[in-house]
Amino acid sequence: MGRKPKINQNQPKKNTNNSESFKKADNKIVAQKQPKEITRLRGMRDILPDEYRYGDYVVSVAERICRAYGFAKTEIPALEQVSLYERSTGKQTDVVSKEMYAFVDKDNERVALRPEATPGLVRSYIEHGLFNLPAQPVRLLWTGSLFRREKPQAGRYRQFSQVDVEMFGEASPVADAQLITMGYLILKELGIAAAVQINSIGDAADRDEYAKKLVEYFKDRKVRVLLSVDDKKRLLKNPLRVLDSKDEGTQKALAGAPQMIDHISDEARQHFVKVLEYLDEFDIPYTLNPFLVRGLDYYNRTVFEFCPEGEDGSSQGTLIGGGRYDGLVEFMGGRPTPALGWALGVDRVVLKLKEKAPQSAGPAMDAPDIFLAQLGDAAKRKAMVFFEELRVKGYRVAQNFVKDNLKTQLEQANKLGVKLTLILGQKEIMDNTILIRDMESGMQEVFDFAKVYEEIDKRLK
RNA sequence: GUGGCCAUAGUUUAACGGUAGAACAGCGGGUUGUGGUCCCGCUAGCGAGGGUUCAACUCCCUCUGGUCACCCCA
Repeated sequence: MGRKPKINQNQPKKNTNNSESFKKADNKIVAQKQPKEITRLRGMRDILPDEYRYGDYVVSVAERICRAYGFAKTEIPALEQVSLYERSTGKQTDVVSKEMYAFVDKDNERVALRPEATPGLVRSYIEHGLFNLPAQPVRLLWTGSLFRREKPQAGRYRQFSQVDVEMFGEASPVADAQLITMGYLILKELGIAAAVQINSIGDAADRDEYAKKLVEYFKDRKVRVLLSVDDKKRLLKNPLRVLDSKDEGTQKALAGAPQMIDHISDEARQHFVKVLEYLDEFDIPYTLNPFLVRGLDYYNRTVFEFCPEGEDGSSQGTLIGGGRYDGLVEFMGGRPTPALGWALGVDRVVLKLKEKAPQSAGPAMDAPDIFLAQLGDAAKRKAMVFFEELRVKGYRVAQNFVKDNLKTQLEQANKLGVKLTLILGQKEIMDNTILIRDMESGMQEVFDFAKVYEEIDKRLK
């Protein structure tokens, strides 16, 4: 919050305005540039260790569960051709048309920082012929940063992280249900109360047909007057988006509107019913939301969103969002390949995690059990060797060989919350012994150095 | 991108149109090779620029950043 310190390029701290001129070697007077503050760019942030552990924890839980379901970690470029996103995400979408960091590179190529992971993963799938992989369907797992030039807000940065899963080559509704299950399990393990909303938007043809019906419906003066200005625009640009409008008038107007579910093909409906059956089987609670549509062009059939309980989603509350995109691989130049996926917004999940469990045990720092303190040069040398030995044997040990006095070292040991502090000094070196101090009781005893492992094992139990 | 609210040490904050106060953190002490609790000291701040005024951290404007709603999305 608030101001962050600025890095002033000039040494004297107070005199910021010393834009003096100075003489160069050739005696020409050159105006010195105003010292510019170097700060973070808007919507960008540094994630410091204390904060980082939350995201780290979320990612580790998500990745572990995804791996268990057969997904394998993948990396893709942060920079791609602009046309990749224009074609897949959709040239008309806000993500591509307004929010993408796109520029012309030196070799005259239009490139963009990835605003989404799915297009890159689809491109990668096609480009490497992953449909030839022995293990089908192909299950890809990706974690990383994405870039969107939006107006920043809490849980919404211009560089943000997602965990993405994508499954290629599987048309069965089991796949839909499994993916939703994975999302459910991740949030559950993180202790976040979230509910999944689900809908089917049918196939591309159904959508077009339905969109026409919707436009038709709103031609009626009586319902049209209820629409907000925004929604009238939407009706022209992307009629389906009117469905999840937050506007009260629009919601009233929708009361008598044709339902999407009545306008999707029998196949798509069958598929949807199956998905729901499997979810029932897995005992995953869900809410049918006939107004759920998603903003990206490529979705078809099943779409879903996990929102924190008590929040009716659709805003920036969405924790996980995804769906099917059976047509995308072919549209992008690959073979016809059914596919689906979701994305988890790491920053938003972290926000919820901190809300629910500010100091939960999960995202704790790597807490050491032992602190190794040293006094005197000879002891330091021995301690350095000993420390490495402890590390290799798997003990979680902290140290500060840079500080020489014992007081400081014990202070640090205390702050780290270790159970034991081992103390090596001149005396101990001479006697070939070591001190073991129990940090809670403050009791300490001398032990034969040879017995140190035996003793710490006993005490760490 | 549109609109509202906000901006004080590293962090959380107090006050006032008249010299910015605290807590926590950090650093150093309370004699030597012993932490936590306690005591003392030190470091450190009005986001930037302009205006009004004898005087601005305080009032006004602009910018920057944050935040909330909309838009959009994870």
